[in-house]
Amino acid sequence: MTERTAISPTRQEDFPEWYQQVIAAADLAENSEVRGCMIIKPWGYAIWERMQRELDRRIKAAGHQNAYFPLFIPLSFLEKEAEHVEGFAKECAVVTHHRLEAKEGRLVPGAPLAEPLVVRPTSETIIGAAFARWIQSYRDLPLRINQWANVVRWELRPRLFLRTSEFLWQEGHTAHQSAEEAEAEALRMLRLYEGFLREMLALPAMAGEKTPRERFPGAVRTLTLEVLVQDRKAIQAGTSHFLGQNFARANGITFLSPEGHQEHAWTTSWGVSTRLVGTLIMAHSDDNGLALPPRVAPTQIILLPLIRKEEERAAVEAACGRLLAELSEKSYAGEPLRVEIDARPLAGGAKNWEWVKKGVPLRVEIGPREVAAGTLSVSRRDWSPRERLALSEQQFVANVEQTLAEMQQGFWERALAFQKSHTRRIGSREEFLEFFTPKDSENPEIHGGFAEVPWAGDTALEDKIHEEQKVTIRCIPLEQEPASGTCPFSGRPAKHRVLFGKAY
RNA sequence: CGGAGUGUAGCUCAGCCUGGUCAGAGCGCUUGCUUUGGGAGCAAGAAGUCGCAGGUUCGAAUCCUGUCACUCCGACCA
Repeated sequence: MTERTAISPTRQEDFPEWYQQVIAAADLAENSEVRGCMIIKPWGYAIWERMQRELDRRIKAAGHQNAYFPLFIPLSFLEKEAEHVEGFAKECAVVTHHRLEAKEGRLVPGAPLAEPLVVRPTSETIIGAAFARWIQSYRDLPLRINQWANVVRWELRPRLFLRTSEFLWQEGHTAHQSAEEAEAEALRMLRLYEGFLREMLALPAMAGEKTPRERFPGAVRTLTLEVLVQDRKAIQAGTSHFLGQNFARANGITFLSPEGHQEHAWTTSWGVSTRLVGTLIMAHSDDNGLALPPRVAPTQIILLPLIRKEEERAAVEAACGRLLAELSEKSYAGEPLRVEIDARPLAGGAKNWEWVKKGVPLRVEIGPREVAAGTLSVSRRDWSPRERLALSEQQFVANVEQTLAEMQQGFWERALAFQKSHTRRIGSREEFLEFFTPKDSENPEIHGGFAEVPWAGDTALEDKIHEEQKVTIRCIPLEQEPASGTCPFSGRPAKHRVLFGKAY
């Protein structure tokens, strides 16, 4: 039997279209009049705020302070670091004028700027310039700064949340006395992200290092968290860079060491963006719309009063009000429960489906029947939308924390099982080819995943594989067994295992 | 930047080939009644400079020229 799904097409039928439909159905975001720039709607923004709030707490607990740097970066700043220029030049938005003047009924840019300003694609250079002023001595180190900001990278092919010309993010920047300390910091922040993804978003990630081909422009090492989503493509969910002394040299960040030597500081940078919202959608949602792990859900429990006749109203509303009050006393994961009543005069079915599509973990229906029986009809987002459990108010309230914890755990386990079942060890070219080739080339089915391959190749070989197979090395996992086996592409003894995959 | 396509109501689109009862449909919206416990029904209603600018014509959503915008595929993308 095929049940009608709330989202059409389904994931199997057309994943990219499904993704867009989930966003529309859950009312998360929409395209704006400005190409490539999205409008994040209240429900989508609330999810981002949930992430932001928790991440902000963790970053501060790790010893970083928030600050804010300018949106505009002098062109000359960007020119300071050669690789950095090369990496970002093509996607920069540039402000060349100030002042608008009326001409023939139109507004035209008036006064040219002496030096064009680049809208920040990232802030290494302008923060570096500030660091250079702030840091005098080894006593000023380490310096740990974070900022929440928007950045602009002029994208040619935007997709809501995944790749937009403007997006929101957090970027951390630190400076240290030694290479070891800076490297440790980069790794520490990657692990912080990893824990955040695991505990809040129920997303298992492969932690690893980028190959030179995929490295951040100007970085010595780039660390990444790669998440496999339901179409078995990999998405970079967080990144952390050890920048060596490259940006310190470019920006003149020096300090006087205890021995009295003038030295360049060692810096790091790291960030996660609104792309996490897209990752969350693609990892957890189903053919009935968005599905939110309880810890990121802006509303965890929605109460749905069912009122057919006016004379029923008082009793139903009283029951809802009482339940709301009781639940508001409770907490989950150290925070008060987030509960709402949807009192809009809509038909019960329509209202119920709306919250299914929005991904709210628990739905509680209360009508005259429940009032009479002294029960609640409870539905879970991780069950079929039509399933309901009749529970007494007491039972529900007493167990609600545990229920949410179970659901959170369930999201994690499902995602982890998915990642594991689509990660394959591969030892030969043939196997590799088979893994990344759909059975039906006319109408390719969802295929592939992470291919774990012994590797001894270089960038040129990686380029070649990318050209032929459209797959790239997503990362060199940090968790490695001692090198063994032969690289199937170069025939040489492997240096390590790498993960290949299709990338977002 | 290359290839293809699309601009008509808030949204999705039909109409264009063959110019003239072509200003249309569905969804959504408003109002009323009936329904509400499984994504309601009926009735009435509001809503469009047919992307924009020229041209051809008695007459243009429709044909011609130009222009702008967007979408998809490629290239590009920490």
